[in-house]
Amino acid sequence: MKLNNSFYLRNNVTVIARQLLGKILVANIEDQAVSGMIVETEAYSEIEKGSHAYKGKTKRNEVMFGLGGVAYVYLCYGVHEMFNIVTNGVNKAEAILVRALQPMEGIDRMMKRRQVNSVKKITSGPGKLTQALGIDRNLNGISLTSDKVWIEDRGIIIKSKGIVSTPRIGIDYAGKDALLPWRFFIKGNEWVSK
DNA sequence: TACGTGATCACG
DNA sequence: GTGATCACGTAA
Repeated sequence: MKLNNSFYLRNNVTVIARQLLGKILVANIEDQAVSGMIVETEAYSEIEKGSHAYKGKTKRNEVMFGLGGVAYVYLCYGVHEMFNIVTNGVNKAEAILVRALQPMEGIDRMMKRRQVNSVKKITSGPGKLTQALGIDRNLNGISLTSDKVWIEDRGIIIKSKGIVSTPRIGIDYAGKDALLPWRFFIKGNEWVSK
């Protein structure tokens, strides 16, 4: 079943980032739903330097400062769309970057969008999965209870022992906050980014 | 290991 | 207005 706002509005971004593992991200952008199981996430909060929200509200990050339960989508390195899930209440700027999925429905469609012939390459990274799902900045701020993008609980349980946490990727500029173990992934899953 | 790519932000 | 920087992916 589709997760509702009470899941996203809680005040603990790292707990939510762990709980998202094993949930199903579904996108229905061009009249065909495609989906994948979330296997890798990263938590970001305004209290640490790794986050876009650290220096306060700007045009780009303003949805992080709004109510949780919406998407934060931005362009990275001029090329890649990044999909994040905003959590917590108004003016508690937190978000979770979805870094990798295990493909479920619509694999043909996702391979076509990605223009690759290996299923391993379609959603095994944050820029890849948005391309596979058809997600871009037009969806910035969209509700995750909408009929375009949402997250489902299909009863898959990931035990605490099956979760690995490490420092986050690509945020060396954050100084000691780059060491926070706020990246989470399903141990041994083949689609975790490298 | 290098670099494309363009929005964004902190300057002025 | 301008320039440095960037929550990546790919080829090499």
